[in-house]
Amino acid sequence: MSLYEPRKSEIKWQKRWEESGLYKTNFKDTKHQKYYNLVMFPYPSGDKLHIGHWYGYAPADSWGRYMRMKGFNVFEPMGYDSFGLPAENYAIKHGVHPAVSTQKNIDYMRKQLMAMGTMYDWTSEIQTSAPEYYKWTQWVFLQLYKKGLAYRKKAPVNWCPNCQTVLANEQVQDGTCERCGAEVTKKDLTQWFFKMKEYAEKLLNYEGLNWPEKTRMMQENWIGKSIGSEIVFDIADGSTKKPIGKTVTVFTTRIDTLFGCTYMVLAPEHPLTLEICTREHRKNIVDYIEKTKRENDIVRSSETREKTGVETGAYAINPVNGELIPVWTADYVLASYGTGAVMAVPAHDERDYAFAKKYKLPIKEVIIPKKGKSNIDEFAFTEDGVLVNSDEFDEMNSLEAREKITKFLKSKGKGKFVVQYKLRDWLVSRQRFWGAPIPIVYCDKCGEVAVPEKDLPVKLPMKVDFTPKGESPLATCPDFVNTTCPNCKGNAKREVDTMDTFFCSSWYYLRYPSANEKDIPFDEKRINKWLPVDMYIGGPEHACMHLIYARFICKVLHDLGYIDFNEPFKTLVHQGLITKDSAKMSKSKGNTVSPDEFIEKYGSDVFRMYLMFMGPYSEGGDWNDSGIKGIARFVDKFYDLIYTKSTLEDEKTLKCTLHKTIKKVGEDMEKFHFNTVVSSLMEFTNTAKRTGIDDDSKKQIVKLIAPIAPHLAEELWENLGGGESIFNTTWPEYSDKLTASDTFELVIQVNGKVRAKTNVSKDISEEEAINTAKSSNNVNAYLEGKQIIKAIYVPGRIVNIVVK
RNA sequence: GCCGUGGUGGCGGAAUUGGUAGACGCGCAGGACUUAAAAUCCUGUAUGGCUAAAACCAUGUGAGGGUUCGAUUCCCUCCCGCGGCACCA
Repeated sequence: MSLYEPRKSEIKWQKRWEESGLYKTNFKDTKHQKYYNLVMFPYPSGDKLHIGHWYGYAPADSWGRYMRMKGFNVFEPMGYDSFGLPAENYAIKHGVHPAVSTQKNIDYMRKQLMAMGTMYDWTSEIQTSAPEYYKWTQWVFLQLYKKGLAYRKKAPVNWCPNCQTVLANEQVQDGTCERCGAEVTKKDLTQWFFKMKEYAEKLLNYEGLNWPEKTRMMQENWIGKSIGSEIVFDIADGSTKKPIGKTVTVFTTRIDTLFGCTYMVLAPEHPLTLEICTREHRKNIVDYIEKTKRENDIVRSSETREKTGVETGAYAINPVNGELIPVWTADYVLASYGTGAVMAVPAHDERDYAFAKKYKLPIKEVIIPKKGKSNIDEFAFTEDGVLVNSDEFDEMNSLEAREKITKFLKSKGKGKFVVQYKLRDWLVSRQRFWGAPIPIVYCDKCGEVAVPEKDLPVKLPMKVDFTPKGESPLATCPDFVNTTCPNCKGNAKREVDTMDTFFCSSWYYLRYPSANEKDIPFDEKRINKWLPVDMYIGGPEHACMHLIYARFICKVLHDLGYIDFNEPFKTLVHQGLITKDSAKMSKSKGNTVSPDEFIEKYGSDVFRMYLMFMGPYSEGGDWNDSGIKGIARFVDKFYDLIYTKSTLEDEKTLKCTLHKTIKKVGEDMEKFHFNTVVSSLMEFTNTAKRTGIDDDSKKQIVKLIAPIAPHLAEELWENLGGGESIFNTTWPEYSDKLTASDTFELVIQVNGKVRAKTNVSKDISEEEAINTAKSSNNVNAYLEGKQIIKAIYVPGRIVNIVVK
């Protein structure tokens, strides 16, 4: 057996590919259709490439190679998301400057990526922490600023006490920091925001996108659209019960229950809470607001917690019937959603019901089920139904009543239809060092002034004490802070916060095709031709962070007229998770698998192929140390089959299997079912060992394995005298005639149970098939003494005889 | 609770539009080669029954029901795993 030497071959081909510039994209090529194949770029954290990187990148590269062989001009770039906490924390831990460690880590990571044998176009590499990149990140910021989509505001924001910085809503998961897992608290700070909320509706449109259902649902859930009404309540004085000239607006999706509203609740943070409360309740209210402030969101949003609240003493007037209802404050009402105030209808809302029971507030039934009965004494009835106790709206169903009541209030100026979203504006300021400075200065005379585009980049200074201290480290650097106003040339101070790194990565896919352009963020003509990204591959954990931000920024730049597409990623595929013993790999559990030792032993092709063999790509698989041996054996077998001389003994079987394999491999590649691609190639190899194989078939099958084992394929291709790189050849085509053989195995069932199998000609007629079936061995016994009711023939497959 | 997704041998997984369940691989068992081991090759491998061995028979895709000549696939009810959201009025 001729033994393949993977390491030797891999080094040889990687060198040749680089020297010949095989993977450098020709952007001016007009003969081939473009194909932008992109993977989510990594953080250079200083760790070695882990199995997740490999699983993300290697199969994605196989896809790119396949598309290249299918005749597309494939652009497959790579870069580094090099600003941000992973890089900064690494630097702090090792006591080096992030600029130094990041560069070192990138250089190391690049080497590792190259050793994977991927076809990245390294001439288009980007690093988000390089001034020539973040210059354009700042430019994008300025475009948003100029159009009023970036604003500065004091607001209660999420604060990670561990990372010592604020976080966007998307980066708080289950009340903890997305990066470090620490519990997030609230802080009142003046921060920069992007008006993402304005794009909520646009972000709900997925037209023309080929995205996983799951991801779309997660985003829709996150954006959280609900359609309802706003109602204006006049506030009445606690003792005189007369209007005091103030109003509270509430949002509800169930205006049909308005007649059942027996009290109102304001969020403790609501500005009117303190203002309207009566003297005897004031102390309670102040205490309650203070108590709320001390509690974090995890405690506050726990559903098992009993609801609490206090009376303000004031009343609200129900605009539909003039009823006076007490106004309470309670922390189960969120200040940040809707209007921060709700009308409480205990009979028809579970939360209000629990609260009303606890504080002995009245429960008034105004909706009854269409069928059956509700039991208001025991629990709330929350579904739609028919209105009762609602004056002229009685007997309407909920749907109709929502429309009618809103219109009625609208005519009195007391209400309107409204759409609410859970999505909030994107908080982009960070109190950390290792990020792109926000290009704004504050002038004593002119106030807030944008840095002119010609002065970009606002460079991140290097001589700074960058340890996190809760305020931006840049504030301690006078050379950076003190500047002159671009307007009046007077004294000014720079913004000292840096930008969320998710902002750096929200537009990077636009930069790749113009990575070498110095004077523009992107070559308009080129990106309008090369974008959107045709295939985007990465982990599902980015569904409600990076993938929302990237869509948002793309839509903004589209609306500002810079680009002519409004979605960044046409097709999205998530890689699954590779587990060990069915558990998530983690350093703390000590069940990680280090790729390096396996690559040393078996080579990167085998490693890649084993990852692809473990399961369907989007479902991942379970790693097994000895499983990879099967792939190594297969590679040896395959190499031997192609490398050694062979006599073709059974041409018919071989050709038929070959064409079936071409068909199957192509179909499965398109579905990202790489596991069955590998198994079909194994089946072919097993067959060809028996039948023998000719040189032409060898060439075809080597092409089929090329995307998933590129080095092996190049080696064999050269050996077969195939000429220039196999990746400049085209994908084989199959012939339908050859995929089918002349005979097939007819399965004979009696009452749906298999009783016999027999080989018959594929041209057999229905009658012949049924007759063959009836006269087959072992079938007779089941027909004897029975009455044949009918016989079903499925051409090419099966005969089922039904007897009684 | 809501949304999504999945449940198939000892293990990873395969199975077109409803048409032979368990492809391919791992592991395991037996054999060949070897002084021996590793590597490699060959044979077997869902479970149970009957066999000297096969043929053959029964059961079997989370559980129960339904539709159908025929269900891993379609429908209903339920259980469990995974991912996300979660007092959003």
